[in-house]
Amino acid sequence: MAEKIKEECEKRLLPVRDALDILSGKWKLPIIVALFFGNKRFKELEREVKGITGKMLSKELKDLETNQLVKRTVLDTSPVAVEYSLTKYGKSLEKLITELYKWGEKHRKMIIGK
Amino acid sequence: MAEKIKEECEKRLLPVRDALDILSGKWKLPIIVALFFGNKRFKELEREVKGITGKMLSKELKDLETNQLVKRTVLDTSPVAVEYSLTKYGKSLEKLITELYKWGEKHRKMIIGK
DNA sequence: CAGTATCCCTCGGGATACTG
DNA sequence: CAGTATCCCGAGGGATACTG
Repeated sequence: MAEKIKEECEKRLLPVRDALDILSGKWKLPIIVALFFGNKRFKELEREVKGITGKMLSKELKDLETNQLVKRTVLDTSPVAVEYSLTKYGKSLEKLITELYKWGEKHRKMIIGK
Repeated sequence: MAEKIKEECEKRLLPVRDALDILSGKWKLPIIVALFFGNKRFKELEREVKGITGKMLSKELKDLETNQLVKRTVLDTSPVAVEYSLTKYGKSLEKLITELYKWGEKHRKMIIGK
């Protein structure tokens, strides 16, 4: 029956690893959080996601687009404007992000409270 | 008022970054998930967290101990046995992990369903 | 068993300059 | 504005051998 537990454990680990793969890296979740506050242009994101470089932002947005979490829309203005928004699928991360936020806040308080 | 949104966004980002810092890397969450299935010895963890090396496991466990998510207990058997368990604080990650699991599962289904 | 010590190498990610 | 192209560095992490 130790075997049973081990199998259960491994089954449980798989989806967690899958999620981690998609959301890995320093910037993906912060970008997504920013987009929860509304659609944004490239430069806006660059300003609001503190510390990110243009190159990283560009690369991460591509990854997120590939995984269908983010949608890229080119507006036919002049000069060109590009708008990034969360897809419905991207928005399905809301609960996860809320939990991440809540836990991070708790942790912060604990550290400061020391 | 665009200012307001921007500030809100930045405030929201901080705790998320904090949480990400603690939980960063390839192995921390998988180790924690494994420990949710019960206290485990070093070798058990090494077997159950597929792909991890001894060195990484050792290092990550130390980090988790430092951040008070995991407790290390030396049992006075011979040869020595060491048991790792989640602290109450570590267990407070349960909801977050559940969301991660649920989302990962959904994502997996979507990919396969294509 | 429960680790530590070394060596090594990939790759995530930063800085800077440039383009349509 | 919305990116690309280069160059470069250090940390994260793997393989292997060794220790109390």
